[in-house]
Amino acid sequence: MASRNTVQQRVIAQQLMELGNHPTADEVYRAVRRQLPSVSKATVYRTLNKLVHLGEATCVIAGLGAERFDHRTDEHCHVVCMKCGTVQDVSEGVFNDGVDHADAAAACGYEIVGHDLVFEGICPACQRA
Amino acid sequence: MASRNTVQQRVIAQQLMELGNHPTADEVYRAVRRQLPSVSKATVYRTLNKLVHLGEATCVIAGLGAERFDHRTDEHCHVVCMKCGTVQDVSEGVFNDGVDHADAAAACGYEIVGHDLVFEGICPACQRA
DNA sequence: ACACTTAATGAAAATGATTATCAATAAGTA
DNA sequence: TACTTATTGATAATCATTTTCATTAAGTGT
Repeated sequence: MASRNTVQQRVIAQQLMELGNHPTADEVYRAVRRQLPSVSKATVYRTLNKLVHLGEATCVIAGLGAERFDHRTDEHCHVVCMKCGTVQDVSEGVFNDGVDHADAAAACGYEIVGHDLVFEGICPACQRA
Repeated sequence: MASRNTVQQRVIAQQLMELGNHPTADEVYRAVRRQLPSVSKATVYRTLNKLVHLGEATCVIAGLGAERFDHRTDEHCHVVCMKCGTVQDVSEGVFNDGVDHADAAAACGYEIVGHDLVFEGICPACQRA
């Protein structure tokens, strides 16, 4: 009985999917609470981390405020707004060309398991304000 | 009298330089305390953030544990060890070729001010353990 | 359907990193 | 030397995340 299928985990995974836009754990928590009013924030953290470990989600390296989670697991890069911290996908695949794990491994001696390319910028909304 | 030249700020900037390897605020604090035993951790944070604002240092987007600071301000990328969190430079410039701010801006609508390319891996020491 | 084992949960406390507060100190100026 | 106020040190506050632990309920066998 290694693992159990619980309502909480199903709703959390589903909300991460539906929210789409790189929510923080707290944003997921608030969304889940609409369906499961008594859910605990600890459960949200536990489940989000579990999904990442299972490879069914990723966490976005953003460096501004709370950690953000991503339901996408394919390779793509992000833009972070330096003012409000929101994160968006940058879908165009071109940016990850030229990133070679073997080259990087040779250059630093680490065993490379992945990489993240994140742009820093100001989002349209914050440009106005 | 916009700004003052204090011993604390000089020693903190100097230690960030000397430590070299992307120290956390706490690591800088411990180094500075050897010369200035009564320095406050708040002062270390304040000064480190000031240096970043002035463009005399940068903070590395690492996503594992505490924030890390970098005395280098030129464009270069990093490797983070997923086990111990240490950060190293990946000096070879090739990895940042193909990263085009204008392309990214067009793709997402943000005003792009910079980018970070960070590899995730396992450092030599952790590979053995 | 019923009982049993234990993974998963909820609530709250604990931890860790960073920031805010505020009285005391000291850098730069007159 | 006196004065103004930026900066400091100490501490409390904040925020995100993890741990703890008693309680609940999922999956299993009967």
